[in-house]
Amino acid sequence: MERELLLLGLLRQGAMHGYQLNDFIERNLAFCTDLKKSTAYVLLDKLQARGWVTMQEARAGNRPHKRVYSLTAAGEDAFQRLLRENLGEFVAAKTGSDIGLAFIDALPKREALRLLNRRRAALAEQLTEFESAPQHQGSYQLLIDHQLNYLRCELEWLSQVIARMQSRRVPLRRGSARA
Amino acid sequence: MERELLLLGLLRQGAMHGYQLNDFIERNLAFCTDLKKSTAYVLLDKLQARGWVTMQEARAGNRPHKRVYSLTAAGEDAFQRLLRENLGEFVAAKTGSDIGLAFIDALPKREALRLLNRRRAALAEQLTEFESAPQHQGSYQLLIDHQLNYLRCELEWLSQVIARMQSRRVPLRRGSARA
DNA sequence: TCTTGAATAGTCAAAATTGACTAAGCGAGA
DNA sequence: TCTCGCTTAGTCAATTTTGACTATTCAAGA
Repeated sequence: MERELLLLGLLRQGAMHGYQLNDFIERNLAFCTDLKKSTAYVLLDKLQARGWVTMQEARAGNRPHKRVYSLTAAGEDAFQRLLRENLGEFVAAKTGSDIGLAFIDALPKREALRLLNRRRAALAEQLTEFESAPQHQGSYQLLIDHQLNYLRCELEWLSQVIARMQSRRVPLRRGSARA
Repeated sequence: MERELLLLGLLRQGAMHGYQLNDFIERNLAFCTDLKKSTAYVLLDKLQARGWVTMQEARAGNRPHKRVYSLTAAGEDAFQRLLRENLGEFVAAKTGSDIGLAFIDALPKREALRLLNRRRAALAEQLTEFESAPQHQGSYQLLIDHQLNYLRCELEWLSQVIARMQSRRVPLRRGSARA
């Protein structure tokens, strides 16, 4: 799911062929996803089958097949849906679960804020639940302490992001702020 | 790898049958691993094949097969090795990568400290690398900011854990601290 | 001109993982 | 005693993921 979102989000910024996609991910996003080349191709096939991307074989010079993928209108819809899903939930410590943050500019500020608030609520609930869980006997203390620390840090960070976003003037599209 | 460590670590505390293992994980460790029942059985088979655990069908009452797994000496060796590997490295934000923390008491304090220090060094290096990476253009700022926050929180937590562990008297086995 | 290595673009068999399914024993209440 | 639901214990076909492999083009240096 996060992987679909990632591919759609990248293609959204312009058509790309497989190599470019994979190369970009490897260079810039390896820290937050473990999507592999071969997995990416499988996913791209699946996205095509769903009509979310189209592919055409481009023959530049006399190179062999070079597959250029681009987002369809349906793909854009799917992207919008997946992005909202992703931003509105919180999944603890799973590689790739934060991919949505990369594409948050795709949303109107008001909605982004609403989703981040929902995410924060989900996170806060997980934290509360975890804090009030019966202390697992003896062992696992360090693990639990670690998880608590992680959840708390996430919560604080998210709160800061929300605050920052709220206090900043809405950047108006094509136009300067009125005085 | 973390999953093998998890199963070995659990069996180390006593022989268990499959259901108990899965139930325990689901109840107490779901927050830090996504090991599923069916995966666990496959893994248990593999651990058996390697001679790390043995299984015997116990027939309590006239229940059908109930497979009780227990750790072998080779399994204990493997556990010790895997635990050291796990504790001595840092893998960013991957479910289950912290499992070793649950079993840290299996190590002598001195060695636990050495490994945690190595882990901290690895983490610090990742952070430095990340901080000094060329600022990815424009987008992804939030994602990067998030990762930075995460790495910094981890580093601070780990440092605290190490400090705490260092300052505490070594709990002597069977005996009280000398005055 | 020949060679070598990097960039480009995938393919595929094998391995790992999952969700959905089966099935038996057992205790308690109707 | 019947049956209903919980506990116990897995199995397996289908899906997903991976690592290793293949190929072509092009630029630059020998």
